Amino acid sequence: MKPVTLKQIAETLGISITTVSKALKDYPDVSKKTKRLVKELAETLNYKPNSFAVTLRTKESKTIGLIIPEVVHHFFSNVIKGIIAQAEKKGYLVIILQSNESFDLEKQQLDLLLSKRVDGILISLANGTGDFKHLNNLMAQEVPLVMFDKIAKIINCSKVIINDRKAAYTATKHLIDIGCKRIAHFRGPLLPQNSIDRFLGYKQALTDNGFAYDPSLVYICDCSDKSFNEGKESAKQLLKDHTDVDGIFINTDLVAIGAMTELAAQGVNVPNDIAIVGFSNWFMSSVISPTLSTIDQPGYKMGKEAFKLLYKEMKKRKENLPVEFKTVELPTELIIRESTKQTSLLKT
Amino acid sequence: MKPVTLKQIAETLGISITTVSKALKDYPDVSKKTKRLVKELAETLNYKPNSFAVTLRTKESKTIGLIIPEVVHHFFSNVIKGIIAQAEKKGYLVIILQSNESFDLEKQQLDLLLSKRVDGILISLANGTGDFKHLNNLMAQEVPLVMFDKIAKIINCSKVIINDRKAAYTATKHLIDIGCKRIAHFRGPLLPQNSIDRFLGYKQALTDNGFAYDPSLVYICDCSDKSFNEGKESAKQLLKDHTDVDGIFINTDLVAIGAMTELAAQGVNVPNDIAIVGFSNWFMSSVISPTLSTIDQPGYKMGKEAFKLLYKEMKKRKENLPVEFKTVELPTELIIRESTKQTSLLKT
DNA sequence: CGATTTTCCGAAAACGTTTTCGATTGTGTA
DNA sequence: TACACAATCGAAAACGTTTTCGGAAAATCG
Repeated sequence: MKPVTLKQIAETLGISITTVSKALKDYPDVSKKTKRLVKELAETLNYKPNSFAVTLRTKESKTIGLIIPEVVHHFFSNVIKGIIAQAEKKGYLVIILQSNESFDLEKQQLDLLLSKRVDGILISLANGTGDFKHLNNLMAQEVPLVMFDKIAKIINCSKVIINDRKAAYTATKHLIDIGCKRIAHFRGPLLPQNSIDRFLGYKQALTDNGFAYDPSLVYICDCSDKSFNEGKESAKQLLKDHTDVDGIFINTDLVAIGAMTELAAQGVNVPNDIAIVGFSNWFMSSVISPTLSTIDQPGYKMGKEAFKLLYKEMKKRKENLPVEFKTVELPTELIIRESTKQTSLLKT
Repeated sequence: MKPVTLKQIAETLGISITTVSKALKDYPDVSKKTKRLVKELAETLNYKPNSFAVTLRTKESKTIGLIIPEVVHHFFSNVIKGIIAQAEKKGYLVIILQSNESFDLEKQQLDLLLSKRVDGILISLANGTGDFKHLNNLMAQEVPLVMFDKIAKIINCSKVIINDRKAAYTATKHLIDIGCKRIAHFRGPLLPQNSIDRFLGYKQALTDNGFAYDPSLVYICDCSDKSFNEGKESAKQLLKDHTDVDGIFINTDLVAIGAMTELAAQGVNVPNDIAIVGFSNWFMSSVISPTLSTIDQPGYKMGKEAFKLLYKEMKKRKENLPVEFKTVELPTELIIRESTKQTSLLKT
């Protein structure tokens, strides 16, 4: 039951391996007749070239690696889908590794991919990733690399991102526009740039519109598996700390949903008492009650775009052309739903 | 910037390639001293064996393929997570392909994996998969294969499943137990065994408990991307067709949530007017209002189990031992939430 | 000291391709 | 007839490993 090889075809046809190989790839220096013969036999024997031998020879594995913090995640699974779809179109396969937001795992997995000799790497950084030696290492080895969503600005490579700061600004501004006077923020962990940027956007929207920034209104959530519970906890704490908050911009939909659950439990009405805007536009945000206003983050498109960038880079490298790094910024969109549609008229 | 090879190490150390190779793998017939020398140099040079050369030689790619109908899916993404976690533990990488529920894509992707010479294949069938020639083909080539969740009973290979029929029975019985007298069913598409089994479980629970099975109470949903809307549509139709339905067992949580949305819009109270049980225990089922009773389907565990089975089979095949196929059935659990907790007392 | 064993090393084949380059045949032309 | 030229093929090297097998050197023993 061994797979059939060029050699076998060559022997049964009484010709050389070389000719068989060339016939299959339509080289001009083999006659029509032998081509036909070879192709027919290959077909009936169901010949498939041994991809490892091919790779060994050609140095192209037609495989890329993807390191992602978390697979079970509405946004990231959309990114994955986009990547696989685009990769398949170009004849590439993708190996997926999950870093679980762990820096150590991330480094280890990068090593793994390197030793598997993938043609390129797509990565979204773990929250825990603080230094970037491993990435610089990659760049030094000239491995095509593109980062998406959770990136390191410091690394010089192609990236695809959204403008977290601007999006957060828009979200916060929306709360201001509907009349909120005291707006809290549940932010993400300290490390990834995204949390920082969203926080900065929040802050700037405040100051740009004549509100004082009040650190006591900012709560930190890990945004891990337990996001939902963190949202509940933070909401609980917020209600203890403050009585005058009437709007919250929350780092992630899942946390927002946790918060809304707690608010509902305590008899606080969303949006009339407190209006809420989340971030990411998870599907469930459109089906809970009240439906959640949020920022739509185009995961599928981001995946596609990331692969496209990587593909271009791989091509350039193959042809030994100079590669220039590009950062593409995908547009986001504010989705207004019930959690910011106050049934009472706008407050003055 | 070419990767370093055994040859280079051998040359700079003035010894043979053979010895270097053996030193790195701790063969007994190389001296402590040379081993140390080689290992040190390999370390500083950051030597990584060329995995394609290794595979070509050893016939082991340490890579498996995974074909899954849909990546953006709570259950399936949990399965994926389970698979990669377990695979990584055993030193295997996994290539993920998405069939998009399409039979043709599924066949094509199977071919792709075969030509990539993966060591084994994990698959959950597309809804569109009607005949199984492609799978029989695999079996004939003795490629280790295990199917999970959406399987073909006819194919003789290892499987990991849940007992859809039993679970559906439990769900329906629960509706009966809380006093529902006329129970509808929103079933999945006609093809995958799961929908059929869930339907059969529903039917049997009915007849076992003295209810007549009424085909007009069964609605079909595709359970595709648009599941949510299908749920809404089916609910709308149901309300038109029947006025006496007081319970629905629904093939999937997402459809159930769509249905609940429509019911709420029409002023039908869940659970008091109509009680609902879903299937799968998507995360969002626990955060919507009312929270949805459902059957918990252990995705992560299923992924782990599937890989374990595959691993065993790959091992046996490698050692040329006979492989026996196993079907492991994972337990499910009925999760009772608000959608079946009637605030009025049990009906008589 | 010779014989035997142990220790250490390397040559070479093999895995299945791709590709270069030269060889052979046949055809047409001067 | 001699020559150029096109058409068709194949030998061989190379990609980077692993592993078998035999040989040389060193150590042990009688």
